[in-house]
Amino acid sequence: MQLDKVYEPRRFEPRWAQWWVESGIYRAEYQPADSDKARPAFSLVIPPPNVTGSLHMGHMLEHTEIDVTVRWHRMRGDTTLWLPGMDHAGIATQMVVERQLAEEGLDRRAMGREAFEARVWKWKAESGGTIKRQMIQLGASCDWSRERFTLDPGLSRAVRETFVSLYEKGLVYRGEYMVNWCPRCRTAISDLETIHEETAGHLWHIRYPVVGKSDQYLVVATTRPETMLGDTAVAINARDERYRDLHGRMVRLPLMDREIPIILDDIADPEFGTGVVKITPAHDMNDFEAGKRHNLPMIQVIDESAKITLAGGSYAGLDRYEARERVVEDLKDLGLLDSVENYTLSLGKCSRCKTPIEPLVSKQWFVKTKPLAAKAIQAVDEKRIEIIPENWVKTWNEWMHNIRDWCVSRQLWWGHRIPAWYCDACGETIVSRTDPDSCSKCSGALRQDADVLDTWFSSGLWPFSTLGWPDKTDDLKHFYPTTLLITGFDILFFWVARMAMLGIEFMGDVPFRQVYIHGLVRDAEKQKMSKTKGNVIDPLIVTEEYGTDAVRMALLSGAAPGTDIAFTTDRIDASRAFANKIWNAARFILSNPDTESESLFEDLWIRSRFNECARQMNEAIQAFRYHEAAQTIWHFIWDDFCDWYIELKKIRGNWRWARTVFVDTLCLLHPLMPFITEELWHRFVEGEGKSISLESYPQFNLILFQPEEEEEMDLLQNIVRAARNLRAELGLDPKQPLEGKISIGIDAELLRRLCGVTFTRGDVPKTGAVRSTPDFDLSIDVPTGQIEAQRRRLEKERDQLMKNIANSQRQLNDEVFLSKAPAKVVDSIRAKLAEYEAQLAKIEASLNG
RNA sequence: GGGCGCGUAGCUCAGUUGGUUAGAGCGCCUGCUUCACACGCAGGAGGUCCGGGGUUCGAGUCCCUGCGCGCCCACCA
Repeated sequence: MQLDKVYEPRRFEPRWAQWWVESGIYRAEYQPADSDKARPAFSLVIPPPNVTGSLHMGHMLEHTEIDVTVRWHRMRGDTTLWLPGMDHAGIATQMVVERQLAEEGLDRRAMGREAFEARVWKWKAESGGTIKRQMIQLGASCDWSRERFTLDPGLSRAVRETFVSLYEKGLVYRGEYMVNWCPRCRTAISDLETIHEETAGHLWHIRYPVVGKSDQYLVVATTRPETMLGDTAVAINARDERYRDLHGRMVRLPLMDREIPIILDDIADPEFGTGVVKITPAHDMNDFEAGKRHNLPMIQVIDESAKITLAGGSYAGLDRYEARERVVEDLKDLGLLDSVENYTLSLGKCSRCKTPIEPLVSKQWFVKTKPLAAKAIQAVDEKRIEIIPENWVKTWNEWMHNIRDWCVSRQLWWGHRIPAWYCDACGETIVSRTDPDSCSKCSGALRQDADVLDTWFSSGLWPFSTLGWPDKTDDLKHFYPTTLLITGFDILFFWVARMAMLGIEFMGDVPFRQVYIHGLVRDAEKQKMSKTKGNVIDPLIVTEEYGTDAVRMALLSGAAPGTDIAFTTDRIDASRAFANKIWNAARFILSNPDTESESLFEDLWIRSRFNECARQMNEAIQAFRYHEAAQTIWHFIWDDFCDWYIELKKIRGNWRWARTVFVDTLCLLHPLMPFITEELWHRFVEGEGKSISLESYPQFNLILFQPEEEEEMDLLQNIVRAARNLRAELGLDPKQPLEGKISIGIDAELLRRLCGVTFTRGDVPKTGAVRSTPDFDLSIDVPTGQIEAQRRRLEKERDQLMKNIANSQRQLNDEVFLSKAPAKVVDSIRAKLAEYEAQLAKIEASLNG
């Protein structure tokens, strides 16, 4: 079949993408562990993308790195499982659907829980396939027969089992604590879901009159004056001399006309502001703690929608920010506003909707994390979980050691309903694996907890819930612990940490042996890609334009561990050119007859180079050094194979060898560029239903190493380069045949074909167009008028050599160096010096001649 | 307030345990429509490895410090 001159990925990629899925060749089939045919297992679960989302460049990088590794393992003969799936993504998905409803003028509360859930499922059915289609298109070689969704019945059972079991162990509890409340989402969120942003604000200084001491005030500073409505104390530091006489007194809370105590507490920092702090136990995390220490009453003055409650007196019903203005106005009128200064504060916001968090006390479910974290810390310490790059271990430990209990209940409707029931009659709480009919204590009617679990609770079970847990399945036996996890640092705590804790707790073993943390894909200006900045690159669009392989290669070539990737179209251009290069190499090889003859030195040479390339590829992929793998194969194909080997084959046939090496090279490249390699492989290899992805991956083989041929090729290349360089320098017509002399014996015909100079062996003239190297001298016959450029070049070279010689001599005269440096280094300098001197002599002879 | 990372050619970045002439891609310059490929071929220019100090026979690489930039964590009113 005739191949096009330019590689058109669109003509081939969709077909292979589809076939890889339909043929089911990536299904992980294992033999019983005790059978002769049992192979080592390699398993990896996908970081499940949001079911209603679509792929972005970060996914593509992640999936490419995973796919390279997975394909490599598969080709090495491991029983390989890449388990795909999606996450229901509680808040994110619910928000999307709520927004849709809003556009239709609907509200979830009005339509009711069941109808709303049905609506989300409908949306999931519509959009849920997007990611899967995209992944398939990008060549992800996962096992779709094992695809999972966090809300599947099986996974829901795992969630319930985990929750109940944690409850029974006392690791899950319900209680009234201060939580991060998002007034817009109307739900509690975890610490991790709040982001802190530097925000311009004010520090209001307010006078609190001291009871029984007319005209004396305590001035408190606050960034949130509206919370004073709920103040139940002011605090001063016991060491603070200024307020010593006020110990035990009361102040009158302005606006509310309430007497509150002056307490002594370290919460007040004498160095900060006036050294006096107002205490609002119901609306500040610190104050909440202080309130508990001093048994202060807790007055909730802000409600779940961030409006002032009835307890806020005349301010009731106002939004918290309206209330703030009013409070400040009123204080001003009363002459109780001491001063206002500008102040930037770190304001906690909801990571989803950016609404400022309202700390509220509410009844929520928590996971007691300290005991779980301890085991996870230990696992990393003992390298049962290996985190790569290693510097993330520090971050891991830092977070794990300071972990706080995890608020897992969410006031949402989309998610796993908390398996807890309350009996209104007797107050009993029942947490159960199965839905109870009535109260086990008083047979009263039960009411299930209205809340759902944090999305990350179910994701935290992913490595084993997807394999069938809590049942004892064969999949679990074969694939747990999973071998590797490849993910981004942004979900290290959200997800990786939770999996580690829950995996160890419930499986008794780590969920993964290695975690590779990949970098971030940034835009050409190194900015983070984000929808709000509008600099996101849609993988589907670029792959459509350049081909999936080219984009994969572009990503991989920048994927050095521990670094982010600046994604530029230049890089993809280069990768596309690379794909085209391979395509044309294949085209050319195929256009030549598949004849065999005696193997020549270049055949042995290319095998030797290939062998070295294979060694490096294996090492690089093993170590997650994807950029190195990309560079290695790139260099081998373009420079060694195309520029030298094919050029030599043009001169003297034996295309059988070329075919063999090329097909093996396709195997080497396949994990990185699956489409073009699959397509081309089928042009060389017979067999319906076969796939290059099931071939074995080339390994280093000492037998193929050919030092002599490598040396000979080195010499040939140097001669050819020297001659070409000379021609270019002399400004000669590249096509003009030339004559020359060379000091060593070498295949003259080969040289003539490669550089257009017919060399005869013999004495090389000292002057004229001469090139000298330690290994050979050569000259080209040219009219004397054309060698001025050559002379300037020689002078430059001479200067460089003299500098090198001086350097080497200085070192060799240095006794300390001689005594301390390894003999290897000293010898190499001696050898170099000899070379420099010999060359210098030649050059000077030319110049003086 | 803690922690992590970055600063190497015009641009984007490699550089594994310190070893002697620091690499790649893109861009740039010169010459080639050579019968696989102009998404190509050949040749070339371009770097005081952010500044300063130190360890060492030897530092882009290790240590300290300064400057610039980025990120993460944290309940400082």
